[in-house]
Amino acid sequence: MTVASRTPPLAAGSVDEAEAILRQRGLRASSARRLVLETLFAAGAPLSAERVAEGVIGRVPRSDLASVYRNLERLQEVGLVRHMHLGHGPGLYVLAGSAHEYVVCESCDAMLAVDPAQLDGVRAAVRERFGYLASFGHFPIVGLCPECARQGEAD
Amino acid sequence: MTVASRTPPLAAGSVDEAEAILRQRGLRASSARRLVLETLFAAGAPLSAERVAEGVIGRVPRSDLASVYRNLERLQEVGLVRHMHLGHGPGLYVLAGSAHEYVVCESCDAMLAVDPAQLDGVRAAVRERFGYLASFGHFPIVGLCPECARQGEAD
DNA sequence: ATCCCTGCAAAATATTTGCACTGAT
DNA sequence: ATCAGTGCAAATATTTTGCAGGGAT
Repeated sequence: MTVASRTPPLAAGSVDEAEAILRQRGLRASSARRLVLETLFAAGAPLSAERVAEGVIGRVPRSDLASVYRNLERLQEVGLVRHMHLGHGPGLYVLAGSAHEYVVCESCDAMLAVDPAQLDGVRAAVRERFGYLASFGHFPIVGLCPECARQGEAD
Repeated sequence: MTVASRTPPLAAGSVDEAEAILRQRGLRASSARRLVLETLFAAGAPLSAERVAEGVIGRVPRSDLASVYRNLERLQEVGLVRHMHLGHGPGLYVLAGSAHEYVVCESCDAMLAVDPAQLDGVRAAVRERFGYLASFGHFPIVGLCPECARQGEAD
């Protein structure tokens, strides 16, 4: 349980669809839970628990952080949500429907959210050498972006 | 400053060598600092700040955690030390002389500490597609190890 | 009516900072 | 003598847990 979650991703197309899935599992569709889902759907990008608690822009009722964490945890167990670490700072949560993987620059923090297919070549190289089936959705690929690499050559 | 350190690595072969480098930069070779270096040299593997504070086995004087963090920070600025995140939990610190990069299994946590050269093929694949010069010393490559992947096939 | 989930408070974990004193140079 | 570094305490950041009451089923 140290590195990532092992729950298979479960892509939901809407908040209602997500709630139907929750009910199927005997979980409840509470308003706090719905707010978390609405915020994640509205953002469409990784958010910290703190930002999730702030809710959708224009939405007033900032929800309790502890409940947000508990909900994010449940949603991860179900497979509707996953989280990642793109650098230091708080973990970031996204809907599991977002299959993006990440490449970030260690110098300027430039970040690429790429389609999994674009990393198939990289995955093949990892698989060939180590037999591992790699994914870069939890920890990104870290490196120097082309611009920073060029600057680094001037040493 | 979000992802990793930009300080070029500076490999020292011994505590004395490391201290000579520190003095060259006007930094001091205090006993607390020496204990940090001795512990990292003795371990030869990534350690949490907590474990560094406990010191070399058999060594009694457990040092102050705040000072350990401050020393690890200074040593990173100089380039003698770097840190990484192999999963959740505290950051892990190693001597910069250890060039190992990491591949970990997200299911069983099996970890491979590999020689940078072994990842050149992977790096080439990243470079070809994105132009990034990747390294896996700060965040590991995460994936399913061969055994866990085989089990996963049975679905 | 059941019991999952909530909000609030407090704890736990990881790391950083302030401050007066000490020790390396 | 100077000033970087120390130990201790307190603050900060992130996440987790306990508990009593409330809402979804």
